[in-house]
Amino acid sequence: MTLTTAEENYLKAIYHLSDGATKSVSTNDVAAEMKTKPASVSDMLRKLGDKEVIEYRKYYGVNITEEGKKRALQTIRKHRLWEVFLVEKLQFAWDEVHEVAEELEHIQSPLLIQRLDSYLNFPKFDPHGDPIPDEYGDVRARPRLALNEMDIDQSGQIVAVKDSSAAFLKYLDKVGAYIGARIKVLDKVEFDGSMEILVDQKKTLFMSKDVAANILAIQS
Amino acid sequence: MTLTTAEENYLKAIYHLSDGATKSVSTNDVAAEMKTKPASVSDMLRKLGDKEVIEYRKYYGVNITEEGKKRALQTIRKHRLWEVFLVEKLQFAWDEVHEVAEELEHIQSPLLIQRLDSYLNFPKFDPHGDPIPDEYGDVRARPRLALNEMDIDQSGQIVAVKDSSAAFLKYLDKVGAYIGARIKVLDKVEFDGSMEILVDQKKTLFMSKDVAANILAIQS
DNA sequence: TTAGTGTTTTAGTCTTGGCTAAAAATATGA
DNA sequence: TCATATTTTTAGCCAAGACTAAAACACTAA
Ligand SMILES: [Mn+2]
Ligand SMILES: [Mn+2]
Ligand SMILES: [Mn+2]
Ligand SMILES: [Mn+2]
Repeated sequence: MTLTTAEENYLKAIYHLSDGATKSVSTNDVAAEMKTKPASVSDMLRKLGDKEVIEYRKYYGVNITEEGKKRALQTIRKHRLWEVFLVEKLQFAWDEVHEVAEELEHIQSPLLIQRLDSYLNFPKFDPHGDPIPDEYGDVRARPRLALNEMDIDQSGQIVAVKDSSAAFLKYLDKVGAYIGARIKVLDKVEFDGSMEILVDQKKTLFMSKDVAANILAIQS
Repeated sequence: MTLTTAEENYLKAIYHLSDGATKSVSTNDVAAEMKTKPASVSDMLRKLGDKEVIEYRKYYGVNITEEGKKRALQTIRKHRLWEVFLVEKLQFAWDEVHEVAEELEHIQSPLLIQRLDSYLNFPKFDPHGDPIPDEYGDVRARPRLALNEMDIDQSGQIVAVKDSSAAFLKYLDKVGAYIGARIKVLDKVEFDGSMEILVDQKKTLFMSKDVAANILAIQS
């Protein structure tokens, strides 16, 4: 059973909202994610249910099926491989790739993806540090580590925060640290564990050990 | 004014049928080319007329406008650049690229095409020997020469025939020479101008000067 | 000049993926 | 438990792009 572009986009959204097919997802959440109205979502859920990529019980939200998970991961795989291509080969910036990949991921050609994968040397992560599922849908999660666990001169990228309180996020915003920022450890003070971090190759930032422990990064 | 994928496909078909925007094109011809019904074409012609990419007079066929020609050439440019990418970078065979390029040509991103062009080193011809329009829609036609004008050891590709009589085509068919075949001149007999041609790197073919003079090729 | 023939358009229908407004079901809390 | 609030679905509508059947038009040949 083939999925349309719209169906693929919905399924991908449901997969993400379900935290990797673990929790069930509400109509309203899907509508918010897809920037459509709940009424449109109800319609689409019925179709996806008929195609057996989700399990749909009216009024009780949806759960993605095994088949649906497989399909979603294929689309995600294609999306991320294209992102790697755009950054590595076509010199796109980091934040310019998502929109285009959102279109490219729907091109139907198994051969194309197989060859692209090989051409890119079978990358395991996309430019945002997200793992690229293999052709069977298996994902290798990249270890994330807190900033205070990194050593001097190590580089990486901020991918998440442990403490996501408004106060903390506001602080990060103020000092110019954001999800996706490329960072490098310039110094670590033995005495109190405070750190000096280079952000985006231009801005130097001092932070306490407490702050550093709440910022998660991937190494590069 | 943006065009939908369907509109781009129609416009490209009309451009091709009109021999590069020179002659007018009938509803039936478009229907045949697009493998749809004339009724569907009438509908689409009205839309393309409204968008002023064609001039549409009911019952009298269409002529492509300057704007339409520009749009069609942009789509053709994208199609052919992707074909080059697939063959040169992803090792696609010659005859495997068209379908995929037919999808890729609709990806909307000027930056993407600009970067792809540069990445491929600004190719002037696609894998089928067809010229790639530049970003302003200018086309550099590749010189075609008759086989008997080629020298020993030169390689190329058959792109057309001068004599398109059934008899000649039947003959070509029988000996395994076809539009698109890759050829190499193995020998040329001084005495009568007859030639020995290697077809598709496997089949050797002898032909008279008369025959050779009626086959057009591009060099590679 | 007109009848016939083939081409093209129109009218009406379908599917997909949107929308709004209204109805129905579920959840909450007094 | 029951009234109200929230969520979700249904009903009805729209646009794009297909289709079939029927009507309108253009061209040709008598
Ligand atoms: Mn997408
Ligand atoms: Mn990504
Ligand atoms: Mn196309
Ligand atoms: Mn081509």
